[in-house]
Amino acid sequence: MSDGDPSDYALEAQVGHLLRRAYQRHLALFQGIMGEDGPTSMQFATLVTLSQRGPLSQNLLGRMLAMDPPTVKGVVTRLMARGLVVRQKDPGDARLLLVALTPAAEAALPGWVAKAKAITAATLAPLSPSDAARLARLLRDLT
Amino acid sequence: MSDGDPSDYALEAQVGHLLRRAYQRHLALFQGIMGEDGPTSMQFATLVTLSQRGPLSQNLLGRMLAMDPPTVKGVVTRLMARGLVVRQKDPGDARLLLVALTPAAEAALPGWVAKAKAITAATLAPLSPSDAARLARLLRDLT
DNA sequence: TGCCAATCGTTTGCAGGATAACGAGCTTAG
DNA sequence: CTAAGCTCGTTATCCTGCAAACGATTGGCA
Repeated sequence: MSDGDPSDYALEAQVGHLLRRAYQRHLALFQGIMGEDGPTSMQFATLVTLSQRGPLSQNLLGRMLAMDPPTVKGVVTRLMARGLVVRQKDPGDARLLLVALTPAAEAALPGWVAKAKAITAATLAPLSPSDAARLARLLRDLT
Repeated sequence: MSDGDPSDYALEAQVGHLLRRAYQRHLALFQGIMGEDGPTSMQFATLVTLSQRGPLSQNLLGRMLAMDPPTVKGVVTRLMARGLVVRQKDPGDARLLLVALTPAAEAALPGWVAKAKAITAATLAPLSPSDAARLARLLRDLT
C-alpha cells in the first residue's frame, strides 16, 4: 500500500504544494495592487477588523484573524510605527492591551478596501464565477 | 460600483484569507505528522526533488519549487546543518553550486515519503475524493 | 480570605518568503 | 577579442508564522 518510494511522489499534485503556490500568487498580487505605501496583507486584515468591531485586545484580534500572540505583536508594532494604530491599557482589565485605529487609518481605509476588492478579483481572474464559488466552498470545508 | 466601505468587506469570504487558513492548517498537519526530527515542508520538497532529479544547482532548485534565491539558500543551509545535503561547485560552470543528497538523506527519505502521503490524506480528509480532485484542479487553474 | 488555575502579553529562537543591491562568472554581439 | 549583458549566488532588511518559556493579572474555588 502506501510505500515510501520517492519517485512515486508527485510533488506538483500534492494539495500542500498547490495551496502554497496559490497563496504565493495571491500575495504577489496583493503587494502589486496595494503598492509601495499600502499595508501588507495581514496589516490590512487587522485594520479592517478593527474598523468593523472597534478597539480589540491583541489576543482577541489574534483569534479572529488566526494569528498567534507573537505574530499579532509584530503586526501591531509595525502598524503603530506607521501611525495607523494606537495601543492603550484596558481600564477594566490590566492584562489587556486595546488596539484602536487612528484617524489616519480611518481616512486611508476606504481606498485600501477598494483595492482589496480588486485584489480578490485579480486572484480569481483565471476562474469562472461558478468555479470561484466552488473553490471558496471547498476551501471553507477544508477548515 | 466597487466603493470602499469597510463594513461592506467580508474578510472571511475573501479567497486570500481562505487560502491562508487552508495552508496554515496543512502546515500544522505536516509538522504534527512529520514529528520533531522530521524535515519541514520546504525541506522535504527539496529532498524529494533532489532524489528524483539528482544533484541540482540552487537556482534550478528554486525555480522548480517556486523559491527565490535567498529562500533556497536558507533551506539548503539548514539541510546542510542537518547533514542531509552537501554542496559542491559545478566543474563545468563556476557560478553553479550543485546540491546533492547525502546517504543519510537517502536512507531517511522513504519513511518521510510515506508520512508525506499521510499528510496529504489528512489535509484532504474533510473532502470527498471527488471534491478533493475538484479542489486540485481549481488550485492548479489558479496559477 | 487566600491560593491556584487560566488568561494575557512579551521575549527568544527558528523557519519561510520577498525585495534590493552587490560581486563573480559566463556568453554573445560587435 | 573585448565589452555588454545575462546568470548565479550572497548579503541585508523586512514581514509572517510557530513553539517555548516567562512575568503579571484576574477569577474562581476551597
